[in-house]
Amino acid sequence: MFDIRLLREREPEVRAAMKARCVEVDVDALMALDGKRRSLISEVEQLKNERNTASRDIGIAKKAGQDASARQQAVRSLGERIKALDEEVRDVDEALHTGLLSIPNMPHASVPVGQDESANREVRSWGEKKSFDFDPKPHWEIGEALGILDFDRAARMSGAGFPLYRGAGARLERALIQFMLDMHVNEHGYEEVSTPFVCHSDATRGTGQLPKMAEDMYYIPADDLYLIPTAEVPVTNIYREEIIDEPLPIYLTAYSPCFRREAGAAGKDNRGLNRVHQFDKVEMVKFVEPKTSYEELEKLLKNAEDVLQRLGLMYRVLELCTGDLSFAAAKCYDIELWAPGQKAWLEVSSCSCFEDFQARRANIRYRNKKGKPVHVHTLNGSGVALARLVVAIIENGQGADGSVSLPEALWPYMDGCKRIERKAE
RNA sequence: GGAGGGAUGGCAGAGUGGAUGAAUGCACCGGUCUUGAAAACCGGCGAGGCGCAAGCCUCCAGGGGUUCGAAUCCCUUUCCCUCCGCCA
Repeated sequence: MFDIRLLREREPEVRAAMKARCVEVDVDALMALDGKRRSLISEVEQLKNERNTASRDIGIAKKAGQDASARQQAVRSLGERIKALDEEVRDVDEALHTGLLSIPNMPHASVPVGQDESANREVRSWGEKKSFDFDPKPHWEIGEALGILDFDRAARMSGAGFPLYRGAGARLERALIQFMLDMHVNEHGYEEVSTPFVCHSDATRGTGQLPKMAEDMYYIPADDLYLIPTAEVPVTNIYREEIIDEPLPIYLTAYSPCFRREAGAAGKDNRGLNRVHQFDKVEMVKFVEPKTSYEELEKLLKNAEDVLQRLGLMYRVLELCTGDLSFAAAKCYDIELWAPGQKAWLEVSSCSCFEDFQARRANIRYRNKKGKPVHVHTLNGSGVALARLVVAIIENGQGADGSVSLPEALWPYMDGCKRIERKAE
């Protein structure tokens, strides 16, 4: 959540930041609400103070056996005024809160300014585009021919965008999850968690998906539950409404399926596994002290890159510009894999620092050296997202005969299988 | 799903209409003592908001009500526990 104090104390900066993000924010209206809220509170608190004092006196008088009915009568009308004012405060509070919830985070000073993805800055790339002595095919052709992907049958039961993996395809999915979790736990120092895959709206608001992304989530009205669009939601909300008493930083990693309606994205880059309503992902989440959050972001990014390097897949790292930054992020790197069969880059990871934006919404704090409760900084990154990772493995590993060679790092996770080939007829 | 019982500070646990975040114990922090530690003793110790400040206001699971006044009485929601039923 946006901090109202930023607005009070650094109004010009806030206006500039929102302009850089290409977001319209009615700063004047919010400032007016803030002022009104404060003056109402002063007024009602003074009345409450009067009532408390009067009630105390009545109690003392009654104990002494005196009649206090006249004074009780007088205080009653005070109570009515308080009630009316309290309601007014609540209304203003709610309006202010709603307004603040809809303001995106302030971008970090290092974030390049720009309107859209064309202004994103390439930070580095790793590996080389693989060359083929034949015309490489897209994964949906290879996968269907191998019998490891079955889009038609999946669509019959669930509609388009829900993949069905079979045989070595299903095994590859499971192997990748295990491989990535093992790396993060054994080499990168994360604790593995396994979470609920549905969350209440308040949890979803905590990480910033609600209210803005409501249309992009699957919702179960009977139980007021959302299917998680990313493990970021349940994992970050583990410490919701808490003052964390464990030492920071805390590193958590989790596997989860992710559900996304992708409303408005129909027909766009959505062939095969490129953009699906359900995919698997291994996520990394950090809770850190504010002063360390940007070092932690770089480490997080490296952890995600490690996965891709181990798999020998060519990728590039982009630093998102102000206009392309997601709602809650202050800074964000995307990692894109090269998919030679489509001659396209596919986003498989997004590593973000939220500073205290999510922590403020979800009310996650720790005690600083002076013992005062302070909001933590939260970060998260995909480490990494499946479906598209599978796309890159298939398209990069394809041979002229339609088989797919697997990266060596996966062999132990595939029972020694090094290559997926057409089943003997 | 049915019946009953609960929810108080970091934890345990008093408090059932009248000053006050709220007895007590544990934990924690500071001090005395000690070569050092422990023990003992002394002191401190919840969160949020408004205010330049002094200070004031709010919070005893959430919401609503009764009252001059609610942790305490009433209604309601959520969660937990016990028993019964069902079940991977």
